[in-house]
Amino acid sequence: MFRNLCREINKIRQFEDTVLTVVVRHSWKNVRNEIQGKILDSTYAPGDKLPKDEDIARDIGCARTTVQRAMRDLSDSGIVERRRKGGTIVRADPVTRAILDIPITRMEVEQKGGVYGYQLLEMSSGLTPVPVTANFGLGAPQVMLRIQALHLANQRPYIYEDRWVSLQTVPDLADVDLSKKSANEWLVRNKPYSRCDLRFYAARAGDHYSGILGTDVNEALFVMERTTWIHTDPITTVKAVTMPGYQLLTQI
Amino acid sequence: MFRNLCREINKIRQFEDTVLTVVVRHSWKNVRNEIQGKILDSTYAPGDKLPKDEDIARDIGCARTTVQRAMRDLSDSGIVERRRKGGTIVRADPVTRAILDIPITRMEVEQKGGVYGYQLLEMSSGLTPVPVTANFGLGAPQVMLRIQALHLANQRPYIYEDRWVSLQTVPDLADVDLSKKSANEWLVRNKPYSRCDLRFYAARAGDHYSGILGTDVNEALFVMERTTWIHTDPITTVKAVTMPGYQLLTQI
DNA sequence: AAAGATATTAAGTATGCACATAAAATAGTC
DNA sequence: GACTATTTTATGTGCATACTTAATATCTTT
Repeated sequence: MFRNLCREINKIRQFEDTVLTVVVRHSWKNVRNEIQGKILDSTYAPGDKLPKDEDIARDIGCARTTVQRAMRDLSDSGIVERRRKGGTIVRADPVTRAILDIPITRMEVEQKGGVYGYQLLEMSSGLTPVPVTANFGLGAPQVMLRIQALHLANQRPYIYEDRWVSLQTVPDLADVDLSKKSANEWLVRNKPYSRCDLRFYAARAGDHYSGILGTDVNEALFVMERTTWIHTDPITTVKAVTMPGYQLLTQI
Repeated sequence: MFRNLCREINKIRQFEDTVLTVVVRHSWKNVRNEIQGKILDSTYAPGDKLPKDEDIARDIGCARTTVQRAMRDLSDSGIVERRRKGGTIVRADPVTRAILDIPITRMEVEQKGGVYGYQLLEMSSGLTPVPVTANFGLGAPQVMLRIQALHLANQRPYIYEDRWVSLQTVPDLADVDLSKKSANEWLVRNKPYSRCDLRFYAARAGDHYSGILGTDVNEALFVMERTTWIHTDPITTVKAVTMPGYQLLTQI
């Protein structure tokens, strides 16, 4: 008869909490939602100046710290802009700000329920060509390791990657067997970066990519380029050419 | 002789501050850099558990709040993962997390030093086709306003946009003259959204887009789709088809 | 051993307070 | 008037403290 009592008590606690939150407590999330609501319903329009934190805090009846926390969240989202002494204004030229999470390709395939495969196509060493040198922002070409490989999903090509790695920055990679495991994976697990540039565009498959991926020559392919550094030392730059139909989505 | 004295004093203050910051004060940014440094130099490897905030605070000699602030920053960047009672661990499956800012097209063109132009191609009203209905996650097609327009940079096509707007959610748009100014601009300034989905992919120009943009039929074009809601009400969905060579970059 | 209740723990939040900082406004000087 | 110095001010930060929350670990009960 008294089973699940604890669970019931917890439910009651949660209920009390909700009531308390509504009536008494002021969480920064509530404050943020309240302010955001006033922006959404045009009480404050783009370009408008919001009252200063202190006043908002007094109106609501919470600490200024709490308003500050809410405001920082809105500021991080690109909804408002804050400047010392200048106050807080609703962004006049709103941007669509999105957070993109690009996972390791293997994880991406497996998360979709596919079987992941990896195939090393070619490994060589040589001077970086102009686009690669430019990606790194280097003054002159350097000798780097070039790795061309194919990621497979359910035995079919998924992403072709063309990578250059600086063995000067990452000497350990020379000892890794890259015929089984992707350099992507090793690097991302063993060499955290401090800076990362991303670049997205579309490219016609052409003779080269169509041959590798087995697509029509005129197919349009989505390409992601990623370049990473540790401090100012170049780590790697990859051009990832995806299969037709590939889409990059933002997390909701 | 005593000109710029204030400026000099400020320099001295700044110097003192630097010294103080190094010797005494512990800003959360310093704490974050210190921890991040230990992750970058593999003192803590992916999957490792970090000491609890309290201990780190004691070791460094700062308040726990400061460590908390630093940790939240690392957590926001996707470098560590934090769980109540579970502690802080270095992300085992690191993702490349990037922040994308997509500005209003006019701003983008002008920022590049180009002359912006806008051309309304067609306006009509009708039931949303399947892909549009799906983008909004609606159960059934709705009557919405369709706007096809061209953004120009230096008198040449830059982006072709095919937009559907729910006049039910945004009735005011009916009163706006869309022949001069883009719906994009009006909406973004007057109708903030509470949710936004983004989708990027590549598409072959084909007969339709090549005709509008004046490109080769086999050209690969970069496409951005954006759908916005206010709470659960659909606002608009746009397919923005860009000119060949268009690239989307992350802010550094 | 399995299920459920309880305790413990580490992160998360709220607050008051003092002070730092950068930017704007004002005052001062030549 | 143009430049510079000073003051003002709204946001930003650091700290101590107390409390909340969600997750895990441990203990009980059957």
